[in-house]
Amino acid sequence: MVIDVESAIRLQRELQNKIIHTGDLSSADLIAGADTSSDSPFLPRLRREAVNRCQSSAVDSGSFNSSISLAHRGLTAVRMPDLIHAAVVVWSRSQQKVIAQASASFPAAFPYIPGLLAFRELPALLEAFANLTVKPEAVIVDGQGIAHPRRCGIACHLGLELSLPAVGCAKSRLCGYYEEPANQKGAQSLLMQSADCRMQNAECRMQNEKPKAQSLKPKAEEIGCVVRTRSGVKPVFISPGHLCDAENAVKLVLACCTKYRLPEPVRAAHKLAGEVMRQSK
DNA sequence: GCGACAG
DNA sequence: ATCTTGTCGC
Repeated sequence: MVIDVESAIRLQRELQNKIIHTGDLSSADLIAGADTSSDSPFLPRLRREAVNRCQSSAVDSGSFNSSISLAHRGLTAVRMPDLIHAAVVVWSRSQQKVIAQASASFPAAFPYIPGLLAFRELPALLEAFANLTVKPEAVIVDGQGIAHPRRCGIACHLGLELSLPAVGCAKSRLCGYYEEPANQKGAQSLLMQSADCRMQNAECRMQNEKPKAQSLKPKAEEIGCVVRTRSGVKPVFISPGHLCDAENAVKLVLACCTKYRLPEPVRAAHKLAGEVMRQSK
């Protein structure tokens, strides 16, 4: 079942309308953390061929992407999908520890394209969740929620698929702008949607109205929060995925942060994903 | 046309 | 994401 980029984008525009933007997570105790790691088992050979036949050594990382690059160079390359290793843990806030975990490995059916991450990682993640024996009350995903060009990041996809409250906690920005939060733990600032004049004018054109003078001072949309989860470290980008609002999303993440930048459930999932990948070799 | 661009 | 040890700084 292959999905093309246009269909993927269309699907996100539809899914975006199904997101529920409210929900209280303060009493949720069992918090799932979800993350993946990926493997390009055959990249070394492909890279070697590329280097031998071309002068350039710049080949995209990821075997799917490498195949595309090689094709552009007129090389014969069989597409060797990356392996996506998904990991899910269930972290108990009251017990301050992982009480369950599961994983799954899937060949990637989609390349990494900014904005379309879910189509690459979701199948493996869903399989990992299916292997879970404990049902979490909410999930934190390593990626964006509505802080996404179409307000439909991977946390939204996952929350909708699982019908569970979902929060996106990304290590870097996908879109939007913000002011650097103060250097102390707990400091935060709003992540606003990009609302430059060109975009405003484009929206006006689509609505058959001429750009107003007001569009020079566009109304910005809040799409997430930039939060310092630990003093002196890079902030994380938190946004609701499903069944919660921004404040609950931030509160949940902070409640799951101990002495590290990333919330414990995500750290544990990241660690597990790495272990699964190592064992697959 | 150019730069940006979760993992 | 991934290739990777020590090292500079709070």
